[in-house]
Amino acid sequence: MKYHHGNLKEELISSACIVCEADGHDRMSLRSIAKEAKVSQTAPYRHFKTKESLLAEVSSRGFIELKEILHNANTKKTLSTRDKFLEMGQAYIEFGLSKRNTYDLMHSSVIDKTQFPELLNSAVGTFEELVYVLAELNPGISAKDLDIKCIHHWALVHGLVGLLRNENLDASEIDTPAGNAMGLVRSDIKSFLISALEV
Amino acid sequence: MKYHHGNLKEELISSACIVCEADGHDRMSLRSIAKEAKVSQTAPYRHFKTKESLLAEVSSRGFIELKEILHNANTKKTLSTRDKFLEMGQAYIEFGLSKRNTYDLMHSSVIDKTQFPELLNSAVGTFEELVYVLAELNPGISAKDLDIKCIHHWALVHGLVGLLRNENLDASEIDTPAGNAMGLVRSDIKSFLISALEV
DNA sequence: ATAATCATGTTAACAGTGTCAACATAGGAT
DNA sequence: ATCCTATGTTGACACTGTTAACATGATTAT
Repeated sequence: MKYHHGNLKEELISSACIVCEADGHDRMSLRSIAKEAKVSQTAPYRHFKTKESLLAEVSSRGFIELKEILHNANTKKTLSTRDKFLEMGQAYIEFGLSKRNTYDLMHSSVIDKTQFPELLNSAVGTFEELVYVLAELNPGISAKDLDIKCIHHWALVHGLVGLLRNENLDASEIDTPAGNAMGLVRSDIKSFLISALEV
Repeated sequence: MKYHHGNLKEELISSACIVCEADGHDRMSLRSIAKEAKVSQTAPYRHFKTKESLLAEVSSRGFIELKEILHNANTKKTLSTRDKFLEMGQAYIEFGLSKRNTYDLMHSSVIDKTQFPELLNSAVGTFEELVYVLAELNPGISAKDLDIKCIHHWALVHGLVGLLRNENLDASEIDTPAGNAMGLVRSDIKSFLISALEV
C-alpha cells in the first residue's frame, strides 16, 4: 500500500471518460471517481484545478477520438471523394448517437472552451477534417465559400444529432408528426444525408 | 404577512425563467428562487415534485415562446412565402442566440421529455410551424418528403445555433479557420441561410 | 549519505445543494 | 362549528465542489 498512486492523473481522466459516458457529466461527481481510484476525495485537486478542468480533458479526448473517426472515414481508399464525404457524415452522426453523453459534454456550456486552449485545439482540429474533404469535393472554390460550406454541413450533422439525441420525440409513446419524421430519418441516415447534402 | 402566498406556483415559474436565462439552468438552485419568492426552501415542493419538473415548465414556456416567434415570422403578410421561410430561419437563430441559456435548457438532456407530456407537446408544436411553411413552399410534395425536409431545415438552424452558441470559436483570441468561418457566418446570417437553404 | 525541496497524498471543515418527514396554518366544504 | 385539504414551515439527511492545514515520500543539492 503505497502512499503515492503513481499514475493518478491518467486514471482519473480515463475513469471520468467512462463515468461521463455512462451517467452524463452532470451526474458525475469528483468524489465518486476519486473513490473509484481508491484515493481521497481531494486528491484530484493535485491534478485538476477544478472539476471543470477535468471535464475539459474528457471533452478534449472526445474531440480527438471524433477527429480520428472522421479521418478514418476520409481515408478509405476504395471510396470516391463523394462517398468518403458521406461516410464522414454518417460516422459523425453515429459518434453523436453512440457516445451520447460524451457528445453532450463536448458541446455543453459548462465548459468555457476559451479557458482551455488544448480543448479549443482539439475542437478546431475536428473541423479541419471536414475542410479537407470539402476542398477536394469542390475544386476551385474560394476560401470564404469553402468555410461557409463547412459550417453549413457541420451545422447540418450537428443539428441532426441534436434532434435525434435530445428530443427523442420518436422514442415517445405519443404519436406526433415530428416524432414520425424523426424515426424515418433515423432509420435511414444515409438516404437522409444524400438528400440533405445534395451531393 | 400572510401564511399563504396565493400565487406561488406562477411566481416560481416566472422567477425560474428569469434565473435560468440569466445564470443557466445548472447554476439555478431551487433554494435561491424560493428565497427570491420570500418563501421557505421547501415550499416549491408543494407545486413541483422535483427540480426537474420546474425546469420542464420553464422549457415548455421556451418552446411556446419560440413557436409564437416563428408564427409571427410566418404571418408577415407583406412577405412572399420564401421570405417568410427565411424570416423564420433568422428568427429561430436569433432566439437561440439571445435566449441562450433557455435554448440550452430546451435541448438539455437533464429533462426527460417523455416524462413531461406537456413539454413534449410544446416541443412538437414548434415543429409544426415549420411544416406549414414548407408545405406551402413545396406544393405537391409527399408527406414523407415533407417530413424529411422539415428535419433537414430544422437540423440546419438548430445545428447552426449550437455551433454559434457553444463553440464560441470566433470569440476566442486564437485565430483558427473554424473561428473565422464562424465569425463570417454570424455577421451575415441571412446570406448564409440563403446559400444553405438553397431557396 | 544526509538534508532540503517539492510534488502528491490525507483529513477536517465549510457552504451549498436536492429532497424528505413531521408539523403548522388557513380557507373552503360539510 | 368542524373537518379536510392545500399550502406553507422547520429540521434533518446525504451529497456536492472546494479550501486549508498537515503528512508522506521521491528527487535533488550539498
